[in-house]
Amino acid sequence: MDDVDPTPEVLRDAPGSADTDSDAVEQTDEERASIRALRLKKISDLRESGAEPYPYRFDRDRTIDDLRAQFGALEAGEERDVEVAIAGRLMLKRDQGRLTFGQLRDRSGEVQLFVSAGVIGKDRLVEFNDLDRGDWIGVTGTVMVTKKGELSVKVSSFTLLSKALRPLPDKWKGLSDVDARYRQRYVDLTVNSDARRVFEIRFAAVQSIRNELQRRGFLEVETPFLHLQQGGATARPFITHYNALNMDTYLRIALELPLKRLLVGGLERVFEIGRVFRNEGIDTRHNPEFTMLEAYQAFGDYSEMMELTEQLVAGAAMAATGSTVVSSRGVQIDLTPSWRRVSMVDLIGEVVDVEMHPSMPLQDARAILDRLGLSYKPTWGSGRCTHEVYDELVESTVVQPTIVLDHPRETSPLAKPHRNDPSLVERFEVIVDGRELANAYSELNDPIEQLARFQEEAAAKAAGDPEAGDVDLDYVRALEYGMPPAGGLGIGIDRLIMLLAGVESIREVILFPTLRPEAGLTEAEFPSAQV
RNA sequence: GCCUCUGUGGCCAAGUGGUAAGGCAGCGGACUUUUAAUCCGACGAGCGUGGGUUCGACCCCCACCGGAGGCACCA
Repeated sequence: MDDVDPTPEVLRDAPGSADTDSDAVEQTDEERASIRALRLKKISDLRESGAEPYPYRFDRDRTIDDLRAQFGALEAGEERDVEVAIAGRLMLKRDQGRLTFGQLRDRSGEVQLFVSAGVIGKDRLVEFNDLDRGDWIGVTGTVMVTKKGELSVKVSSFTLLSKALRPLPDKWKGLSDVDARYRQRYVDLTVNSDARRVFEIRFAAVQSIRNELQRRGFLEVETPFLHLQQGGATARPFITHYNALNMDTYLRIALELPLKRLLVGGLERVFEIGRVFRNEGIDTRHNPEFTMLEAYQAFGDYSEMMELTEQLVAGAAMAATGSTVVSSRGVQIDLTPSWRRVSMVDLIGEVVDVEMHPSMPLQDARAILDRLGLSYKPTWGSGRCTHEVYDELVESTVVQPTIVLDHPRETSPLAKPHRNDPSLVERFEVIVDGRELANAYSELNDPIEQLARFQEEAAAKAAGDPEAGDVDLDYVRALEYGMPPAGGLGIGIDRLIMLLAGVESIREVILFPTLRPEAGLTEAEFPSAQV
């Protein structure tokens, strides 16, 4: 101990601090205080000394990634007399006495801080050691590499940018409680690199899709979340109330109808990547709010959409993971175009070995379901029965990306009838790893037919089907002005990201998944008085 | 809605009828090239909540709350 006694004022007269053998060392109040109380005290001490624990800004001059790019080639022991200013969260501290190492992280990466009493003085070193893991700080210093070869910033000054009142989770084990991870995503993102990785994949994939569509001349648009009619998909909506107009509105369940109005308006190629809401259950594949891509291209039909889907998905995979081969549940999946294309009836024949077709007599279709051990409802026609076989026995067996085309007309109310077979529609779904990834049609643009289908839906809704939609007369009116022939495509972005990131739960790809209210979080947990 | 699993100090985690291990973080101390730093020391929870059984419950029972998975429902 030379010039400075680092013992805080309150500890100076601590009883028993000299004799550790015989009598039990009595703890001072400060030593016993909670982490929160200690940190509150640090805040008030800082303010008393004229420092601000929550200052307004810090001018950094580069990110940590920039720093590594510029100086990563230095050899062990080298130093550069270049002053840098970086900022981030202090993730680790290793106190060596007259030298402390820190780990500073910003969004781009992490770098070691070399904080030496010989550089900043003993008093400042003590202050640095008073920082807590989790604090945000800005530092300036020069660049060096330790003799173990670790690129470091030799700190010449540091500033607290934001004091953390709560401690970070275990520095090695991190945060594994899934409930806490979803509720406190800010902590999850701070300590779990896997969580950050998933969202980096998400951002890259969405960006890739957006860029590719824009490159192809699609306009990105935004359409209303609040809908006056339920439509565009079969799903139960959320209902909310708009006070000013004193009426209930629906949160959108699909993007389809507004976007196709834009085709009527001549925008030709439009897309939207946006949130939709479905008032349904939560499980590993469903969140009540999720993100859809829908894209519509005039003058094409569903065959254009096949190529587009392949390019969007493969491009997203490449952008997000660097490869078009992904691994899901231990299986390698090759998303490289072109994908297999097979009609639904052919695929059924292949997998289940039965001849089935929506145009077959109903009693024959029922006989097949009976033989396969599948049940059916009296209202189902042959098309629905065919689809049931596909759903129950075929879809889950398809692993590699497959375009399953030409669905039964009966189960596809929004698609255009097949040009060669009136019992089918021009529709395809992309199946990957046993799950639906995309859905596309040649879009129905016949206003007479559209009105009839709306009326059927409205009748079903009136009969108690909460998923059936309303008659959207304005949409029919739009079609009566003429909608160009078009192909349309929908991709569930969340499920695409699940595939690319190799995660099994949709909650892993949504920053703030829907959860029940947290019990027990009350203001009692936020005392601001010390002690 | 049903079934199974699950909830232990800030984080991780053992204990599963006999009165709460351990690790990390935090606190005190040592240490100027560490990197999950190390070493020494002292401290911190009555086990999601509420009931019940028992001489005694974190451990058994019931209900409730939260979470996970599955089924059903749904696409």
